[in-house]
Amino acid sequence: MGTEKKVVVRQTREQRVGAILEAARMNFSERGYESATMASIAAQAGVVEGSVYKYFESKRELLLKVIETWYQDLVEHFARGLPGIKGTRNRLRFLVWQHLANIRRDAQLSRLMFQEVRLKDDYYRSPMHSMNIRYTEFLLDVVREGVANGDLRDDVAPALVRDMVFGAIEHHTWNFLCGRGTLEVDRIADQIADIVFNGVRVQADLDRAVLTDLRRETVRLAGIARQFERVGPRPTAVKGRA
Amino acid sequence: MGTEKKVVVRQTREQRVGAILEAARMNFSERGYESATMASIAAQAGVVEGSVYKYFESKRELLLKVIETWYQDLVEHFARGLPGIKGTRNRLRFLVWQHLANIRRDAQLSRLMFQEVRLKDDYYRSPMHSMNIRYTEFLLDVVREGVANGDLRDDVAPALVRDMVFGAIEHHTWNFLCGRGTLEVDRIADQIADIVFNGVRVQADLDRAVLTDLRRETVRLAGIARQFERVGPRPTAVKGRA
DNA sequence: TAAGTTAATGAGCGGAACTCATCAATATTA
DNA sequence: TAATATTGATGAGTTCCGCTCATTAACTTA
Repeated sequence: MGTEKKVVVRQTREQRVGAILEAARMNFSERGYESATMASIAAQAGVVEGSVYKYFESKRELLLKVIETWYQDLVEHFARGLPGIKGTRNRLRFLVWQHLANIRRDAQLSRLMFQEVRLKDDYYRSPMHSMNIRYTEFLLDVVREGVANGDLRDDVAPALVRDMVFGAIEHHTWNFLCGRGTLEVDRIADQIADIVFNGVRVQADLDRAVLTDLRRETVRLAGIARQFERVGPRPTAVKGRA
Repeated sequence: MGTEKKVVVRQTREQRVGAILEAARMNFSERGYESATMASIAAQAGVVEGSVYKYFESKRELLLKVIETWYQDLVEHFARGLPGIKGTRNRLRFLVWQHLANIRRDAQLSRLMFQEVRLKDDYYRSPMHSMNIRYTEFLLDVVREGVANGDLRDDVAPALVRDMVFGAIEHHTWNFLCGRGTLEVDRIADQIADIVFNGVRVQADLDRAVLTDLRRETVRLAGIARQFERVGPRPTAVKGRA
């Protein structure tokens, strides 16, 4: 029954910061930003509430750090396979697919990003904003390339194409992120890339090729036909002879 | 200084509810949901804080009622001009245009809708969800019509087209809703409708007509050429004769 | 070993959503 | 008209949670 002496083990700054970030990530992911409390994050990290404020200025800064740590990697690895992919359509599809795959893999963090970070006032002042610009720049570049090499029309703003792609993806994935239903990455990637590409491409590459062939063939045949028109059996439908 | 007797004027339920909703709308619009306080809403409505809870269960319910009151009208009037517009492309453009125009007109309430209502867990249980389904159903119908009458491809999910349109619009308008820059309703409506329509329409009506003509002509000429191949001057490139 | 540094504590503050016992203006009834 | 019921209105709490800070004690350095 003696007074228990609590031995406090002091740890390095890095260890504590790591433990707190980890606990914060779990709490925010599972309960959402509002419902998560600093007390429970602190408890899970094995420190007392006040200690958290030694390393992070506020609950919000803690959230931003959690997201930032995750998003950093995401941005760096996004579009890593892009250089190996040729053709505007394929490159476009790849970026759409990868973004969808990222969202499915890190569903809870993606949800926090969309819901708690991107829509708030301090987003534009946070590092997330510039990272997001880098993230979306890949797609912007693919579109600009497509315009430059004649695959895509030059009368659409690349930024609007970007808004369409990312807007469509976020809208579509929201149900999944709320735990309602699944996310068919491949099928949806195909469809979105398909619609967008068709929407902004220079019209009818395939048809044009067929058209060119047909024109060439017609000219050839017409030449042959002309040679024989004077000597052969009179064609039934030829009119206007001089 | 005698004790001032405060005369409390009692009002009807409807008057109070109206005043509180009005005050809430202003507070939420100007300061955002978080920053607005029940105390300031109550003060502006001319009641004490506790009274607000006589008419509304919680701050959140008050927000939902504010948005609901506004959104109700919006849904009812949305697509009012649609029956007078013919052609899938025009009908699509009209809906895009009107949605953009709605957002520009009621910027602050739209922002609340996107930021505080649609992304929260209780959205699906709120009347807003079913109203939103009605709102977006118009576009879904236009797409289904377009598929039915052969304007649009039948291999794209109408729901995905809906996600693209509304996702693109929300993404694009967010800067404007945050007070950064303007919103060019007409130009953006044209571009979005254009991209989406091209993205999902049945390919190239004009080209197909030209193609059909060329095919027919080629077949005719080929027939003529064949008739003369045996008797005329031997073509230079003909091989494989038996 | 003394002094300094800083990790860690936990009691407490402030603000905001929300509750509730009470009052009193109006409506109803005897 | 007087007694009673109803309900609009009050404002002083309560609770919860983010955040602060004076204090303690585990390490480091001289």
